[in-house]
Amino acid sequence: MRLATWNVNSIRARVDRIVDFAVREHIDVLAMQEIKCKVEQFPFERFEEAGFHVEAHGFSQWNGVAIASREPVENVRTAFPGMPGFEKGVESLDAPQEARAIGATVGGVEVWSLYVPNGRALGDPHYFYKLDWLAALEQYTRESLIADPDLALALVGDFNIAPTDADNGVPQIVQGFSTHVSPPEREAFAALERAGLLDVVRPLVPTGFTYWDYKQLRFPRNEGMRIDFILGSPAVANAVTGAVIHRNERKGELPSDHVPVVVDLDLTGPDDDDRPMIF
DNA sequence: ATGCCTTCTGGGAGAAGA
Repeated sequence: MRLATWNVNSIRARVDRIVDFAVREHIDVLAMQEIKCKVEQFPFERFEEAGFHVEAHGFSQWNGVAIASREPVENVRTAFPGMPGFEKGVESLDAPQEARAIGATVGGVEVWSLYVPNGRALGDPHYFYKLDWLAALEQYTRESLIADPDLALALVGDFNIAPTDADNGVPQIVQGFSTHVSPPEREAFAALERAGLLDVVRPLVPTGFTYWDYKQLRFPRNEGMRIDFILGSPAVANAVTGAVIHRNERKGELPSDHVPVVVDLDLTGPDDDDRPMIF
């Protein structure tokens, strides 16, 4: 299975580019974030013409997530247990949940397309919402893997965290002043790893960014950030045979400000062949 | 410590993004 994640920054603005990529690169499962539309506005037919089924979740022009898959998916969910809500600038227990998560099982893998809240500014209500959202995600992950350590679980998407200094190439984003690099955000990411998830791309693609801001010549200067990840449980990590960050997708006409991240999974079993042991 | 771009919107200045 070739699994990809891509913050597309509006599905309607660049559906041709996205479908072309999925076909050209033989993607089997494409998790998308920031589709920026309601479900009824999603261009399903463009994906179906190319041989994909799509499950989409979106309420408005903000956020929105989807999973396109060549094979039908099962057990579609539009939130993970305990996922906090946010409305009108405040987080609260009874605020409606935003469209930031969609999960489905495909090819034996439980895949979640995730758009982690941005945080906006240190100390902003959105920043605490981000941390609470990540804590709930960690709890769901930990409990899922305690219940079934062999579960093939993949959390993929835009995590809006640069886990290490090497993942931040923007001079103006500095610890102490900026979201995405603060110790509590990095700790939240580390907690996901302690819960049993591995970044399955970094060992194969040790350097490189996944996002460059549109303005200030960020891309020509290569002042980007690595904030889009594919995190896998051991069952997923043990199946990884390759990974690519498609930097070229930031070029050309009407690019998203993020690029696709892709992994190849050989899910036929641990001792069916002599594939390299990466993890 | 931000918004030089880009997206969205009963509609056009404002909100959001990282």
